[in-house]
Amino acid sequence: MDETFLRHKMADTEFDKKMASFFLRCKEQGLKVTPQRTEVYKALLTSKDHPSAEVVYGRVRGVLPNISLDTVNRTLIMLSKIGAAFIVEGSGDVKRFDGNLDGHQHFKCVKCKRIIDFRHKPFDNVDVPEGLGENVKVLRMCVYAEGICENCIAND
Amino acid sequence: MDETFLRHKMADTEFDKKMASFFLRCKEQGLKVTPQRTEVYKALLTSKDHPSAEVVYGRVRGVLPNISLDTVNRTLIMLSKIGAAFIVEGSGDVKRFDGNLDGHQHFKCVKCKRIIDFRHKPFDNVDVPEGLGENVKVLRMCVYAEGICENCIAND
DNA sequence: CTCTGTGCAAACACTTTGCAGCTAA
DNA sequence: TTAGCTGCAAAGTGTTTGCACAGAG
Repeated sequence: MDETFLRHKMADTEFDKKMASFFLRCKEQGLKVTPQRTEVYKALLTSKDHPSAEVVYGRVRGVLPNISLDTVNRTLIMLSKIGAAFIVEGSGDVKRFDGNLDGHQHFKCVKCKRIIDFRHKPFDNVDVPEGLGENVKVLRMCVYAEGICENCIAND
Repeated sequence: MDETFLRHKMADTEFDKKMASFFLRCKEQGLKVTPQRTEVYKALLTSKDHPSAEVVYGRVRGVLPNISLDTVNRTLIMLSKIGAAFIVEGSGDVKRFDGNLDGHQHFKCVKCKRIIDFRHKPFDNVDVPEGLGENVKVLRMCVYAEGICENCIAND
């Protein structure tokens, strides 16, 4: 099996901690912990390729062959609502999800749509500028880059 | 007619300059200057609401009743390709376009999808961090904010 | 005159919704 | 037990494509 899309194996304790905090978050919100939700979240946590719903669906079916794409979709959206994941910003393509909440930024290739993480600490917590926060409630500020990735430059 | 979506009228000379540079850009790329393209670009330039293709379509039909949505779509994408406009970044909704190339940032309401411009000069030209630019060609870097707008907070 | 652009229609991909049966708590 | 969740199917929405005709250069 090709596992190049998997994150470097995180320490088991770290993984367990994330799962536990997910269960807790569900309970707080009155959401049931179902095998489907557990597996979708697990799949997202162990993916480093910012998968679309379709891709998560493919992976989870390895464990739960009867899960439906709708459930995956609903679960991913639920995850972003409760703050356990978020939808990667981008210029109008299919939704891509990210379960990694640690500070990092995204570069997206406009040709192949590949998303590459990068990390520039000063971008981790960009301040909400004066004036904006007065009227609206800012939930997320991020720095986003787009362009052409090395593969696409090579295959040109 | 409700014109609240129109930008504060820009100086005619400024407008003419933008149209002229658009025509020039088309010619450079070997693209024909058609009435449809002219009107789509004009509509985008005078809109301040970051319209979707559908919305631009509605506005242009006031001038060219027979234009098709496809043409509007194709033209908007063409405009972003030649650098006369761009697709507003966001988390997986319909494409929204912006013809204003001057430095500014976007806040998007996750509930009503309204996009609000804001301006924080330090964000205008965020540097491409070391390491990222080495392998990929960065075309655009931007700072993006999302949250809940005042209307949606009020109507909660 | 030639070759690109346009309009139409159909295909497509992705999401969302309604509902009946199922299941975690 | 029961409120909430799932799977299925269908409808909806936005986008893309192929092709014949029209029109800009």
